Amino acid sequence: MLDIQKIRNNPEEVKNALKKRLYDVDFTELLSWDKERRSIIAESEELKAKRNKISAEIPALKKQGKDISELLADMKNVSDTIKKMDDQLREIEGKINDFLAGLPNIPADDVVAGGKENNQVIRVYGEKPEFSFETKNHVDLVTDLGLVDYERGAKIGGSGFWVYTNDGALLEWALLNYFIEEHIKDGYEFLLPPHILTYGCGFAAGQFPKFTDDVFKVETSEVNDKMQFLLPTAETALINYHRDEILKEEDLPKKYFAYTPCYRKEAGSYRAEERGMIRGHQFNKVEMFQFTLPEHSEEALEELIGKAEKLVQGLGLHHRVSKLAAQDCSASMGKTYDIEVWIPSMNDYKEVSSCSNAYDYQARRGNIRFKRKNAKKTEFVHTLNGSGLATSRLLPAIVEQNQQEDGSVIVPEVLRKWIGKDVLKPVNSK
RNA sequence: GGAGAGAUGGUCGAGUUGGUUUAAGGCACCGGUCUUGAAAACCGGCGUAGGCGUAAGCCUACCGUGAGUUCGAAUCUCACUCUCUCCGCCA
Repeated sequence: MLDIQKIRNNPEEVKNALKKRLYDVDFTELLSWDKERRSIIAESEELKAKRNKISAEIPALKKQGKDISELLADMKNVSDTIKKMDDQLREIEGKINDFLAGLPNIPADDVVAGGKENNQVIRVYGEKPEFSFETKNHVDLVTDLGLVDYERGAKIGGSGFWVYTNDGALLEWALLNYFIEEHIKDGYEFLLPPHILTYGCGFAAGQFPKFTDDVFKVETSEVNDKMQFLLPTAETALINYHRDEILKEEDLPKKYFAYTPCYRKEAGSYRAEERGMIRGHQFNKVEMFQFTLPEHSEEALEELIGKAEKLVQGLGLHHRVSKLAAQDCSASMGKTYDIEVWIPSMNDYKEVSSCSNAYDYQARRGNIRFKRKNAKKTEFVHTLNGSGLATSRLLPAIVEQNQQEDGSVIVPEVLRKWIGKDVLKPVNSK
């Protein structure tokens, strides 16, 4: 949510900033509603003050035995007028809120305009591995190694699901353990939130009302604002952890991480080249989240992306880090870095982490504030989130980048203590 | 699923025959006096949001949420949400 006062005072500035997202917006209607809203408030509050004053005098008049029937009839009219004005006010505030709720965040100054094509690669780690033999893609590798069962996954969950089996399950779980261990070391608090969330969580995160069709709804209520859904990312839960709270300055920053599966419909996004685990309806992710003071959110974003990079580096995977162009950032975010790992068979890099600064955009939607010591006013916190990391593309990257001529795969060293093996060998012969 | 109890400002808690309670009071917290320092004591401050105003300030709303009755609602009516206790069922 953007600040209505900022739009009121600098409409052109906000308009221009949003153009970076290729988003052309007209504030004339909004500003006229805003003006009307304030005039209604002024008028209705004046009447309310009158009502309060006279209502307080009525007991005394009654005691004196005066005839107040005319006064009461008069006040009845005043009350009716107030009611009408408050209805008008509610309607216009509804329009204002709907308009504001539909606007995306303002991109940071150093974020370039345009879409994906303008993303800038800012760091590259390692090199594309060279193979002197015929390589396999990850679907064949994990099948041959007995790590994943796609057919039975589809049988029991439908298209877009798979089952991690044996060493595959251990490998998946080892990744999660590795991430958890690192975040604990860095002093982040570990949370395991519910996987089913209320509509309000989706709104505060900035995913609703626009993207209600992208999540799996749970059949609890037909009413939209009571709707519950399976979380598409733990971010949706974590942003709401402190919803409607006023935090103390000295408690910030708050640093959390959570493990949850992520459930996404991904309707219509299936592409033939994205076979295997690249895009499923359910994947595992550890999510980092911070609530910070406004003046510290820039450095917090660097901390998050630094932590995520360190995790990928620990696995020894070739990857690159990009700063996203305005249009490629999700609506709530003002600045986003992506980490993509190299998937040899696809000849492409695939996202394993996305770290973003929402500035005060989500905090406004979730009403998450803080108060400085000795300050009168509250301020909105800044919120940041980052995957640390999502596993579904790591496993393909690991098996493809670490494959050997005999079809075996070398286990990254940091994971070995949980798997008990240095090398995974084919178990299924074709 | 059944029965009962409850929801008031950071916390505890008064207020429920509707109108001098404009949400009392205690605790916690902050500032000050006193003290070598601390404690105690005393004094003062101490919710959120919105509107008007250059400002001091004035006004309005909020007692779980939403509607209703009334000149006037924390207080009365209805619906809903959540929490707690007990019973039943269940992986």
